[in-house]
Amino acid sequence: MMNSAARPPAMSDVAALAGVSHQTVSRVLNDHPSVRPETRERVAEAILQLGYRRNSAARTLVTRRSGTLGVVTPATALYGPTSTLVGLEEAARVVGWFVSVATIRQFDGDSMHTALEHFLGQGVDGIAIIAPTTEVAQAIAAIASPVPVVLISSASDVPPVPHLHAVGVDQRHGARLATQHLLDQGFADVVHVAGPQDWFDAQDRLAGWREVMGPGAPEHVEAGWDAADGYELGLRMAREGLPSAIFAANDQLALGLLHAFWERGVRVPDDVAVVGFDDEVGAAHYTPPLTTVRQDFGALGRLAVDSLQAAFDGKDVARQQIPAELVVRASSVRPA
Amino acid sequence: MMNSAARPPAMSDVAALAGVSHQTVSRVLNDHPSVRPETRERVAEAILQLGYRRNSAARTLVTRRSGTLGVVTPATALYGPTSTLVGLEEAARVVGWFVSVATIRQFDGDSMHTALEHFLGQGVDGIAIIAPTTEVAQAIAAIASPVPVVLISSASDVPPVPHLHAVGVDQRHGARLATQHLLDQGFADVVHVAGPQDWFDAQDRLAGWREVMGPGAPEHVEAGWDAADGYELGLRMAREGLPSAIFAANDQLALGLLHAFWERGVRVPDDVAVVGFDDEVGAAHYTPPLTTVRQDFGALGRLAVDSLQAAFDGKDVARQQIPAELVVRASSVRPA
DNA sequence: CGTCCGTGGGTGAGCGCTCACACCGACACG
DNA sequence: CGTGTCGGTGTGAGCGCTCACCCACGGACG
Repeated sequence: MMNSAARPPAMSDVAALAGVSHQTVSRVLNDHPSVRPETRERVAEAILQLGYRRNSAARTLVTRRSGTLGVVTPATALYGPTSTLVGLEEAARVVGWFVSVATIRQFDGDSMHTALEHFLGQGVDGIAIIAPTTEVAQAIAAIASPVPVVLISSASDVPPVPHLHAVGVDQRHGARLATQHLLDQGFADVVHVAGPQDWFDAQDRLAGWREVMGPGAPEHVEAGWDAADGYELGLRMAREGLPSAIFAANDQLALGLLHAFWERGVRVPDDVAVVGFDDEVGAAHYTPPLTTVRQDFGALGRLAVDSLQAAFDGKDVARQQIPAELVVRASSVRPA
Repeated sequence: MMNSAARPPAMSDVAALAGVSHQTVSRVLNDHPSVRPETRERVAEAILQLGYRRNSAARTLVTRRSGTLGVVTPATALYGPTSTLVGLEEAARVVGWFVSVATIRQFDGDSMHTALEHFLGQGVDGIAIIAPTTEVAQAIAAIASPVPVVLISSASDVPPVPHLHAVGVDQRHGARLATQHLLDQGFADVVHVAGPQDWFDAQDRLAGWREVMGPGAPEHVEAGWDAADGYELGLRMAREGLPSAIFAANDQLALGLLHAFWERGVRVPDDVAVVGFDDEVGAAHYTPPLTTVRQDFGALGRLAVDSLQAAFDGKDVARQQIPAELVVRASSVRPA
C-alpha cells in the first residue's frame, strides 16, 4: 500500500516503527558495522513496510556531496559524443554517481559559461565536457570551478588550470593507424579531409595524418563533420582530380564522399580508397563497407569518471589516453 | 577572487554584507515584488561580490521540488532515442528543469525497476522513458511512482495507470505515409521488414503498413533494429526472390538491405524500392539516397515536458501525437 | 485624530539528514 | 575490585533554505 501523498516517510518514521533512534536507521542505511544483526533486521523490515526512501536532498545538504556529475554535450545525435555520453553514464553509475546532462548548440564561451553555471548551481560533484573546442577550454579556464572538470579530449594543449583535467582516446594515434594503413596498401597520395579545426579531435586527427605523411604531405582540406560536406567535396574531387586515397576525419564525411563517388561512377577502392573515423553504427554496411578507426567509448567513460573521482578525492590525476583501433573493410583494400 | 574552499557563501553571508536579513535576500532571489529597488540593488551587489550561488539541496529539501527530470534511455547510440533525449533536454531546460539520465541495456522489468528506484531515490519531479517495450510498461505499472511518468511512445495500449502518460510521434501515420507512397509509385508488392515486436514503435509501424495494405497484405518479416539484420535479410531476399518494394522499420535496417542488394547486383529502386524510417544523419547519402520518414524530435521533447509539467501541476493530461513526415529520395522513385 | 491597510522588511521554525559526542553495559586486565 | 576499552546505541546541533507569521511605518479615510 502507498500511504497518502501527504508526506513521504522520513527516517524518524522508520525509527519509530522499528523502536530505535533515527541514528540507528542511518547506520543501517550506511552499512555501519556496529549494529546488531537483529536490530538491522528490524530496521530493514520497517523500511520495507513503509516504503521508505532516503531523501537525497537532505543528505546532500549536510554532506556537501550531491552524487551527481554534470555532462556537457553537443545538441546533436552525432555518433562520437553520443557514445561517449552513454559510456560516461554507465561508468558513473557503477561508482554511484548520477549523470545530469546539458546540451549546447554551440561551443562558444557564452553557452559554456551558462552550462557550467547551471551545473554549479545544482551542486554537482564534477563536470565532464564532451567534444570541446579550443574556445571552450578558454571559457572553462575563466570560470574557476570549485569542482573538478574533465575535458573529454585528447588535446595535448589543454590549459594548465587547477581542477581542469583531460582524458581521451588517442586521436593522433588513430589517425596515424589509418594513414599508415593506406600507405601500406600502396596508396601513396593520401589526402586528409579534416574536421572543423576548432575541435580538438579534428586538430589531432589532422596532426596524426601529418606525422605519417611527413614533410611531403599534400594540402589537407577542411570541412565540417557532416555527410553533406563530404558529398560536396567528393563531387569537387571527382571533377578536379582524385588522389589515390582519402582519410576522412569522421565516418559521416566518408559517407558523403562515397555518395558523391558512387554518383559520379568513381569506384572505391579501385579509383580512390577511403578511410573514416569513429566506426559508427552502420559503417560496416556503407557502399562499400568502410575502413575506419574505432574508439572504445566504454573505456573512455570509465577513465573520465576515474579521473573525476580521483580529483574529487584530492588525489593527483595523471593525463591518460586510450589507444584507438583500426577496423579494415573493403573501402581501403587494394584490389588484387 | 575565490575565497578559500572552506565553505561556500550562504544566504546569511550575503545578508550580512548587504545589511539585510536572509529573508530579504531570498526575496530578491525569488523576484518577490515587495523589495525596494535600492535594497535589491545592494543585495545583488553582495551576491556578485561573494560569488554566491543558492544551494539547491537546501531549496529542494524544503520545497520538495528537485527541479530535475529523470530520463531513461537505451544504452545505445541509436538515432531515434538519442535525438529524443536531446529534444527532451532542450525542452526541459527552457522550463527550468534539469535532466538526469539513466541508460539501460535491456528493457526488462528488472532493469526498469532499478532505474526508476534510482530516480525516485534522487527525488526527481518526473520521469520520461524513451523507447519502451511492452514489458517496460508493465514494470512501470507495477511500481506506483509518486511522480508523473511519461512514456515516449505512440502506443495506443499504454496501461491506464495513474501518473502514467504517453506522448509520441504518430508511428502508425508515418508507416501509412511510407507504404502509401510506395503504392502510389506503382509498387504493388510492398513487404515490411519489421523491428522487434516488443517495442511499441515497431508494433505501430507494422500496424500502419497493414492498414494501408489491407487484407491482402503479404507476410511481414521480423528483425532487430540493426543494419546487420537488414543485411542478412537482404541476402536472403536476393537469393529467394524479391518483392517490388520494401518498407523497413528503420533506416539501419534499410541500410543493411541496400548493402546486400548492392553486393548482389540488385538495383535499387529499379529491381526493388526501399523506404526506411527515422531520417537519420546520413540517410540522404546512402547508396542510393534513402526515402524515409522524419520525426520532429524537438516537438516531441516539448510535448513530453509539457505533459510532465501539466501532470506535476495536477492538471489533466491529454494524450497527444505528433505527425510524421515523409522524405522522398531516390531509393523509392520509380525509374522513368 | 483614531483606525485601517498596504508596503517593506524581520523572526523563528523546521525540511530530513549526518556528524560529533555522550552514554551504557560487558568484558578484560592488573 | 577498580579501571580501561569497545561494541551498540541515543542525543542534539546544524547544514542553507523557504514558509508562515509578525512588526513598523506612513498615508488615506471617516
